[in-house]
Amino acid sequence: MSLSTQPYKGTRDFYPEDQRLLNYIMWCWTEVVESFGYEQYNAPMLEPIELYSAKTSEEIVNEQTYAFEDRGGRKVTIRPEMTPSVSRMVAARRQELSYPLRWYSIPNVWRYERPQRGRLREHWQLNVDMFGVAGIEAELEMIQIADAIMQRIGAKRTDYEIRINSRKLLDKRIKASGVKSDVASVIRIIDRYDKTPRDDIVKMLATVVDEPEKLLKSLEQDGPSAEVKQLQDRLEALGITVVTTETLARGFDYYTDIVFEVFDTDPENNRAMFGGGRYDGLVGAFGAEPVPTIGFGMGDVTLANFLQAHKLVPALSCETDLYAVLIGDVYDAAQAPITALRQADITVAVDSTGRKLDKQIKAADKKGIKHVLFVGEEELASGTYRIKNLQTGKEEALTIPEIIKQLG
RNA sequence: GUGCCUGUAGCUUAGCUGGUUAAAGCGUCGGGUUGUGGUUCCGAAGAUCGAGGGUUCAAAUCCCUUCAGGCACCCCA
Repeated sequence: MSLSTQPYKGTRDFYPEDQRLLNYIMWCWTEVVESFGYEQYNAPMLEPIELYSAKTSEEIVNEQTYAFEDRGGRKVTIRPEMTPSVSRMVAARRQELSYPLRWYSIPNVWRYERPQRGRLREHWQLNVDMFGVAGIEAELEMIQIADAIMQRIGAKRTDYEIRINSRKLLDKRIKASGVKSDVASVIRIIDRYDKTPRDDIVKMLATVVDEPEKLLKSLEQDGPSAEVKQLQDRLEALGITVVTTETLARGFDYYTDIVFEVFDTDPENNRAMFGGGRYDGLVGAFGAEPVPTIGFGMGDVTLANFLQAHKLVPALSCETDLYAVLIGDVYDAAQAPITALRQADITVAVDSTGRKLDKQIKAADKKGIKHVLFVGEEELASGTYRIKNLQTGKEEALTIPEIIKQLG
């Protein structure tokens, strides 16, 4: 019986062309968040299970984490998200850190789920968090960053929609309609408002609140809170359109106030791509003084889907500058000029197969390498090498210093 | 975790009312007289038909199980 070549369920192999796209996405993220002054941090991929027990959502911890016992009998979890870890880090140095903290990370996070489009068992997730700003300026910045990332990847404003709401307002309205059990279960139902028929929502709500009709009507008709309205106006002034959505909830229990979501407006891919919000209580949960916090996360899988749906995937080719085609038995002699090129920061791959020239050139072309350098007895003797641009077909004879000057 | 659909060479597919050596295009590799690609011509390699079991004289074609993928639910940083 032979081994399977398939990657483990819900995970991916990144072949060079796949890795290129991931690198592109990560590069877009990094560029944008660093332009806002965010600093990169990291944390272990394994955490004690208790870190998530209290703070994430029950379902995720119980059924959707990779959890196991280590050799010392400790219960550990592969991180399903980054927020608890970063909160722990901040809580640990609560006193010595100088606020506001602007931090980001791009961890690989894991959830034991049934895979489908836009949802695998692992993905790379940008996490952007700001600690120490209680005012609405924090919300403004977060949404600006989310918008800037969408712009950076080439999305048009009509390709996506930013929705905002307030958990506080939602809580208030829910409580006013007579909660039977807990607010969290009501929120989970409201979160489905967009993709479930209204009658079904009413039925589901009836089991958890006294007055489902009244609750829905207040959400549909009473409009946003003054705080949400102010946020909307100030974003508008920055050229960012946001839609107040009173039924927007988000799944996590730890959100305390403003939440937001970026929606794909493409009818083929109509879904929330990513989002975040304010979670002021999390750092305090570690016994430290509470720190006002806001953040969001976005995954590479949903973003890649978005890029494909909107035809925004850039042509990404091999990063190698030069492909050295060897003519005859010159492998050893060719090393000196090639090394000189490499020392000048020109990346060079050598065709060491000894096959015919046309095959060597074809290989370079297929890899997407722009230039081919011919190295044969004549070139080595004269010190001038023919270099050909495979895109234009132009070929010229140059010395090594000339090549360095041209490509460097 | 629940339900439905799908699974043939690296890729896209044909074959599927069961019947000799499973077919094609693309891709890969080689060649078209010893130093030049993206077009073309010729040739080769490459599939125990996702895997396991069953029915049958005979299964890629029927049945069961399992694995993987897709869609919906659940959930959603």
